[in-house]
Amino acid sequence: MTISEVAREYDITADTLRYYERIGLLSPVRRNSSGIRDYSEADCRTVSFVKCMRSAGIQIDALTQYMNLLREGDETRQARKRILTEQRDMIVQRLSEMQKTLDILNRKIDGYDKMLVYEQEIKG
Amino acid sequence: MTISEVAREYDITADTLRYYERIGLLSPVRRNSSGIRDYSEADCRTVSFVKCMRSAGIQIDALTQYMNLLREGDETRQARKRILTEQRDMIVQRLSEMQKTLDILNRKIDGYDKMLVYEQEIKG
DNA sequence: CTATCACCTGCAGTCGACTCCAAGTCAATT
DNA sequence: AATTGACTTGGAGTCGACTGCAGGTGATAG
Repeated sequence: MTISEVAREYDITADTLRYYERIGLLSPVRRNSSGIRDYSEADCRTVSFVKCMRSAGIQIDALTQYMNLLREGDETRQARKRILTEQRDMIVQRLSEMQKTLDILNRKIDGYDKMLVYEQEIKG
Repeated sequence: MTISEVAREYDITADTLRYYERIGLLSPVRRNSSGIRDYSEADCRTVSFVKCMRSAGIQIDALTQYMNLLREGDETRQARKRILTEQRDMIVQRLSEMQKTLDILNRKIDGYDKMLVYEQEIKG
């Protein structure tokens, strides 16, 4: 797959894909004879994973560390698991903060609804 | 309340509180005779609201717009409600993305657990 | 054979959200 | 009277994460 195909498929710009590769978040992608990137299935799975993690706000730095460990092989399993666990815990934490914010927003919106209905009533 | 008291209370730096005021997210705070900020109860409630919204990732820009409308008075209720509703919807969306990411992370972590247990077994 | 188009590189610029600093003021302590 | 410490301002710097060039290459279409 070319970079633009991957970009379209995963809704990431080609610039961002190149950027990810440059900073070592994605491994160097195989090139064809004229130097053009040719993404493998495995590359695509990594892109998809990275996109998913980034969409949840996981930092590039943490993902890069994880990817580096993956490349280093089996003896880094514990370390990798620790990174994932830390990130998972952060997500759980942020989910609960967001849930709290959501509740407050919903209450405020309800309040506006009531005010606006009342406004209509005294007008009509 | 002084800026440092508010900072301590809400776990925001004084720099950030001044920054918020400078960009118009917080209204200008009353000063004492020597020009030092004296936060009212209402100021603190606003700080607390802003902190809560920011912790859920709501953009400063949206919050500033909301605060500006609040200052403009009652005839902006509809507009304010619209902003809150938009932000609420974004949070709902991001909650579901994060939940998806969380599921994937949990599955991966489970996988690591099993691998690591198996490793122990063949070693022992 | 030249023009178009998608790709390439290196690097600078942008954006959101702070964060830090220098230099100054003021009230309270030593 | 001098020092300390918390505050003030304006403005510059940082950080994470892209994003946007300029200038070049290489395959394909007209």
